[in-house]
Amino acid sequence: MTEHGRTCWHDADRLYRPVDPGQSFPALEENIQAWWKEHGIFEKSVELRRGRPEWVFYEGPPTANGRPGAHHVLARIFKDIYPRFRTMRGNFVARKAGWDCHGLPVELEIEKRLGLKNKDDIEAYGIAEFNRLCKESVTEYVEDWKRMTERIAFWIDLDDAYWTMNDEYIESEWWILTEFWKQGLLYQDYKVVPYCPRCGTALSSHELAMGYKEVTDPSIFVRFPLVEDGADEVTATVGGVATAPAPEGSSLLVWTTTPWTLISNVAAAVGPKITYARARLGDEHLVLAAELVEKVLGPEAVVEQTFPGSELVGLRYRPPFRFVTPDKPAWRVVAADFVSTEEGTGIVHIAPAFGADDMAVGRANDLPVVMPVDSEVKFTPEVSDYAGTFVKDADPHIIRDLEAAGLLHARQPYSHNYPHCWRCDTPLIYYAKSSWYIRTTARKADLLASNEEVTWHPEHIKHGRFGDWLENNIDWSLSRERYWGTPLPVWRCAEGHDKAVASRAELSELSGRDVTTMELHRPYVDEVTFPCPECGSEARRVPEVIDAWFDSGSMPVAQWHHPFENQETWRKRFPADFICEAIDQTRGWFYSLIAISALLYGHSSYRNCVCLGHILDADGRKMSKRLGNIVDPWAILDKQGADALRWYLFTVSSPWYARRFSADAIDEVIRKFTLTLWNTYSFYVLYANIDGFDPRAQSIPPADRTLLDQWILAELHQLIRTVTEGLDGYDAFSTGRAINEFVDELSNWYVRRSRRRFWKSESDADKAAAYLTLYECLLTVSKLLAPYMPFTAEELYRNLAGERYSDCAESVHLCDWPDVDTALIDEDLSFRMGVARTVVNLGRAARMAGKLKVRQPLAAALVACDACCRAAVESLADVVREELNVKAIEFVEASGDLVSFSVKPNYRTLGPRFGKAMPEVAAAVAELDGAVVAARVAAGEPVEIAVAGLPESLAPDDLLIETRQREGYAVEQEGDVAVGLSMELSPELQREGLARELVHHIQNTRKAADLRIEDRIRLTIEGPAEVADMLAEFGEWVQRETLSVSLSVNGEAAAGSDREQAVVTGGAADGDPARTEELSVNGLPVTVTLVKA
RNA sequence: GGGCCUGUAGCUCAGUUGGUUAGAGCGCAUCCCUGAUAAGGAUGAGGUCCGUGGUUCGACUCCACGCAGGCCCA
Repeated sequence: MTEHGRTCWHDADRLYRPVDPGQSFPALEENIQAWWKEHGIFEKSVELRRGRPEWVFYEGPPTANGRPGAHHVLARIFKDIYPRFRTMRGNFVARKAGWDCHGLPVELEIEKRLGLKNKDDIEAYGIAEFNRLCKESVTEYVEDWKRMTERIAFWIDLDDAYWTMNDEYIESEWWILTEFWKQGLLYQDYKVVPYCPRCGTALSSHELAMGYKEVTDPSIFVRFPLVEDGADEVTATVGGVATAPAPEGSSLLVWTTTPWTLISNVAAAVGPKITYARARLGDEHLVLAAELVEKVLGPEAVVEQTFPGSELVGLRYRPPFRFVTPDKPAWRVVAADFVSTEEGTGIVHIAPAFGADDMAVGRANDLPVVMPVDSEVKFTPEVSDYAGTFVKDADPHIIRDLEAAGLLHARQPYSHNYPHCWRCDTPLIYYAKSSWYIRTTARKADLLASNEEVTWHPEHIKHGRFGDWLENNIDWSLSRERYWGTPLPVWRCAEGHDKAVASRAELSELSGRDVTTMELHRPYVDEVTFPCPECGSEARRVPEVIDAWFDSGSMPVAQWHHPFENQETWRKRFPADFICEAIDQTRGWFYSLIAISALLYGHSSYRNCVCLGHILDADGRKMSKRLGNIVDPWAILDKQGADALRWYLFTVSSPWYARRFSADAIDEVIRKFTLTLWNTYSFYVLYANIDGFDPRAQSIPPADRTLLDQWILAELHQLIRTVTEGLDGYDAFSTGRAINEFVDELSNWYVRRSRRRFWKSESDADKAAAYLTLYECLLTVSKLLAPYMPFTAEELYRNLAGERYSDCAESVHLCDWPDVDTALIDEDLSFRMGVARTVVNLGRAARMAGKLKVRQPLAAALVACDACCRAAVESLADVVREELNVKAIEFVEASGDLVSFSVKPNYRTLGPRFGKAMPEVAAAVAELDGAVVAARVAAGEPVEIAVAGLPESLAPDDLLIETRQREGYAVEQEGDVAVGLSMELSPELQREGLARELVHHIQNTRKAADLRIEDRIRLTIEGPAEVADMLAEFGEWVQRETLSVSLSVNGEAAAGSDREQAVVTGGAADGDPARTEELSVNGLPVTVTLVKA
């Protein structure tokens, strides 16, 4: 025994580090971060599993030319949690980082910085220096990214990152492209792009979106006279403007907002399913969509005939202009699905060089491409009448000439949203440019098959967004006429022979100079030439660089410099088990990865893809640099901490959907989860230190512990199972919520219910069982929590085990994932505890309703419920009794005084049986006597009713019994359980209530006197006779509860107190602090004085 | 304009194969508890489950068409 009457478990060396209930979490995290670094914990966690089965993670490379925002944190923590989990499960999970380096955004930033306006400026400035600056800017924010990555504990090897701009990386891409080239998958063709005539450059879709403006353009309705089959009139005349149609013929009526493109017209498109009409207006016949006749031609027009668009297909017409001789048959009607009748005439003029739809129609119908426009978007000399004129400036002349030729039916100004150059505000022109493509459409079956190999999270992406995208696959537009990118490795000679080069070695061999150490960027590669292997004339590299998406999609191969190096590593790390990005990557990285690997190997490069929704700002808008609504992660990391941010993002809502971000909600996370866990942990440490408890010194099998212990252990192991299975299925969300729920149960039920076991004086087996149980729960939770909240988990683990035991891993992240002990899972016990908690909640509510203080003991709680629940409550009667502070629990019969019953039909079972007669059944059931039915149902007997005059028998399952409270009782009910409290207070109960009230006040006084929990006191009480009487009976109990070594009541030493010490009343001895409080206890004036013993 | 996703309490979000009285947290109001205490608990108010049709005995749930937002594409 110690001087304080505690069994000695004490061993000063075994004390836990004290836990600060007001711990600053960001500070804690910084400390742990430093400790990890110092001890190389991340590296150890990876190395520990070397040789074990690999679980492969691919990092989708971020672009580091901007500061990371809170939305970047989202993807990075999801990329972190599953590799951590797999590592703890025993897999070797290498974490190679990556950086995306190339692309137009990088160039634009440098252009802006240098004040360059267009490509001519860049070339005048010098490509070498320009690219050098691009390269520099790529690394500009890498430090910021590293800092953020480390701070949020995204464990990835940043020192071994792949960089898409490295020569080795580029060389691997050259190899891939040459493989495609060999398969005939790489080709050059025309593509229509938005083009700024002033800047002389095409714009990306991103830039396009920045410059839409409402403008008014001239729109015109033009006649295309139809010609008879066999007439050679169509091609007979070359050059100049056509003539008006013969009066007896019909004309297609065509509408356009870009008159200048009529010069290049080669076809007219109709919707095959749209109904067209031949309408007479005056003495001319016009063909257009039937439903637009009145709108376009006015009420005087007479419809002569209607027919589907498909009947028009193949008809030939006389084109409005014939400056250029097409190299293929032209000027006929073709079918196109995009034709609509929302505006215009339902007949669309087709100029493949000047519209994406037009180009597609042209390809589908083998139409010629007429391109009489130069790079400054002026008409070429062929177009004699308008040669040298900027196309848009030619519009008025063209309209005038059409009118003169009798081809113009009408004109009207047209307002629409039209893209403008975001830099110089010039209206953009859609313009066919030559471009390189990968023929992905040729391998569509492989793409679709590869998609089948992927498990998508969420599932709908597979055959939804992503599957649809693959189904509607178009060839990959690969080339960019830019500077800062992977150079397309194709060399072309004057004869037009192309040669793809797969490596630096091959290029050295071809060129006869050693280029193996040359930087594989422009302008250096452009300077390398070689004699064409076919004809011997000089071959020069084509000017294009490639799409940066090809860079990132090549990473499964290029990150290893495969096939030039690391063959074995590549083989082991292909494909990835897991990748993760936000949903906008379906057309980005997810696609480029699968496209490249499907074409290369016929397989997907990833097996599981977690596809996250975006984080939106408080107004539901996407976070973007442009909107300026990016949340700075540091504001949160410095104030609330990384774990809180992580937990919030994992558990706030389903990660697949777009979610609004709120810093306030993170405070809630800290309050509801972090602090609850922290308090529980600090509770354990506080008491275990007082008792010097060492879990290693005790061994009590769960079967020998209390029911409450067994219950929380059952919940714990159920939790391990839930979390393990959930994380196996990439569900961090519901598993996180399950942990949250467990911690809440641990804190607000297990610890609360067990509190007395911890702070009682005797160190017996019961106390040890409580300590052991709580210890096991906390230690296991620290492991389950490690992938979610790596810092907090580490702190718990290290104090509870890592720092104490040499046979424990030093870090939680080096631990094995906990195993489920199915023997400890006890669903029956879980159910029973659930019932007991329901009864307790109802009882508490009843107390509230009856205005009875919880400290006032009551004679009995009456519980009305079925046999099953009754057994549950009986088995946990101690818990329920104590929690409700009642002397006894009594059960009442179903027909008892506590409740009445109402009966409802079970729609789920009866609906299918009775169908339309259900309302009648419900009415019949409502007529039944509740008490009688309840008794029969409880006895498992059927109940008879009449439906449509026929007798029907209802099984107990077919009926739902509800209890209703009866007047005059403090009763609460939920479902089929009701609890009533007896409200009569005997003098004994009143005295006990008074005793508990007094203890409550003394405890508050102790606390006010700043006494430690384990401090002993001498207690002096003065008060009326009721108090003295009560103390005669409860004095010893009061002393025990308040750790009083002596008790003096109204000047008399109480029985059981140390007489010598008790003589000292109302004052301090030996300078010990004394505290005197005048209290009102249950309305009685009581003076309490306590002195530290 | 097309495809996919989302729309549930003031806010952030759950809601299993269609089934009875739609839930949680926060916030608000009232109250309780108190040696885990800058915590904890209870109760209450608060819902046209985006709208309109349809299928069904029965729809937040399934279908169609709208509306709004997000993403991607045109």
